[in-house]
Amino acid sequence: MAKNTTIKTVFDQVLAADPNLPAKQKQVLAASLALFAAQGFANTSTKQIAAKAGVAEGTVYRRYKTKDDLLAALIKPLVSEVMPRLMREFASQVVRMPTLTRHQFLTTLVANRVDFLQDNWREAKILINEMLMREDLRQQVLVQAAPVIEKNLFPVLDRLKDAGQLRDLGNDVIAQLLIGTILTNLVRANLQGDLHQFIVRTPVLIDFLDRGLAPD
Amino acid sequence: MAKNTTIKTVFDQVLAADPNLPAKQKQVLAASLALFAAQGFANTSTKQIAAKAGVAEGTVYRRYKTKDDLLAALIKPLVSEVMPRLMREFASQVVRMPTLTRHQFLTTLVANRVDFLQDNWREAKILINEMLMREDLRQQVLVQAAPVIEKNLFPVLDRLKDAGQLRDLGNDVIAQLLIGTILTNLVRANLQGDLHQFIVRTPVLIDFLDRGLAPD
DNA sequence: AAGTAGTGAGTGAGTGTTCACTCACTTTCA
DNA sequence: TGAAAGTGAGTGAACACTCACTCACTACTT
Repeated sequence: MAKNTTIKTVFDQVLAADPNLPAKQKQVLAASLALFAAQGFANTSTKQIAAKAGVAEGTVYRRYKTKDDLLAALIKPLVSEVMPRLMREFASQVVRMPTLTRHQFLTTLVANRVDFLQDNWREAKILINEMLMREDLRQQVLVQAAPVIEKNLFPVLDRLKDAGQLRDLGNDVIAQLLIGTILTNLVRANLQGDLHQFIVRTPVLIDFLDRGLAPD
Repeated sequence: MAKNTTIKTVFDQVLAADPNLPAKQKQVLAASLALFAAQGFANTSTKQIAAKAGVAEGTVYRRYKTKDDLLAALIKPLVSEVMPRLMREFASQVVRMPTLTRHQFLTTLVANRVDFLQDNWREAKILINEMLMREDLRQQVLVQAAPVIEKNLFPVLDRLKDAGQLRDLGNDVIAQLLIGTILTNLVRANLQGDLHQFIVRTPVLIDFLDRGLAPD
């Protein structure tokens, strides 16, 4: 359970696997991710990016025509590579269990996702912020994220329903309730900076979901 | 239930009630709220604000030393005046009911807050965005919002607990679960721009909360 | 009542700075 | 040796913010 899969490390792996991208371009992307996560997209200048990447400002613009293009180039692999990989990790964990109870499922899900998001709160903020402000990015992310959830989470939900462990609600509704409950907890913990409370509270979360999703 | 209390109208009332603030300064605040809501704080220039307010750019800076000060001056009454007023509205609605069931409570809460947030999504985005990015603002908002929730929501929760309608969880935990479930639904609906699905889904939300919060 | 001084909101051209972005040029490497 | 990668001084636009000034209005003086 002590996973070291952070967005940053997985992102670095994805970059390293691309042979067509020169080293300095990878440094530009890595520096952008770090700076956007730390101070936000609008508050980061291309000069800062170049400095952090140890590269001239012109290098930033060789591959990406505008600063917006650079953001898009960051978010695309984040959604198309990083997120699916982490989702598959969870799915494979659950699939291995011979008999799956609702409680087992919830425990695995909450533990898995809470840890992950906790480690990647800064990067997740980029997504939240920019999705709120930019219609185009919002569409891009949603279109790419939807099939990932459908492929990895929905089959598990179906399996639970078949076993009589889950109420017969639409899979998208169940996903929303799960994600919402977990995400809210994370957001609250991060806004308050109150990590102790945060950890203590997870059994309560699981219990709440357990009751709310139990069949009649 | 067909409330016309939007943030904008309540905000205008609050401004109108302040006799010490000159008319043009009120125009500056109103224009800022509209522009920040439409395009975000970072993407709005003081020149745009002055133009929209029908005022010289210097006027913007007479009362507010920096653009950040202007944002703070906007958010302060939003949290200290507008939010409490809307909270009290809900509380008084519930208090009037002679016998309060969990289901009644949830129905009132969900209907009340869903309508309100739906009408004020654009303004709410300012808060979400800036709270994510700015530590100081985050603290300011949380410190002011907490007592409002404690005074208006917590007594109702206590009443429900006394009537054996609610599980014996911490009030803050219950509040988190309620707010989280409702907010997630709103966010999802707004991100997808899918209003029909959104309305159809509220009974499911109420049912989920009903089961999750029912005593043993 | 007429003149004078004081006050503070409002003005908008102006300031220095920073920004995203360009391009003529050099370096790297297949 | 040619093409791709990298460079960094340079550019115009846009930015947040300033300041010397006007003007309407009030209050005090004669």
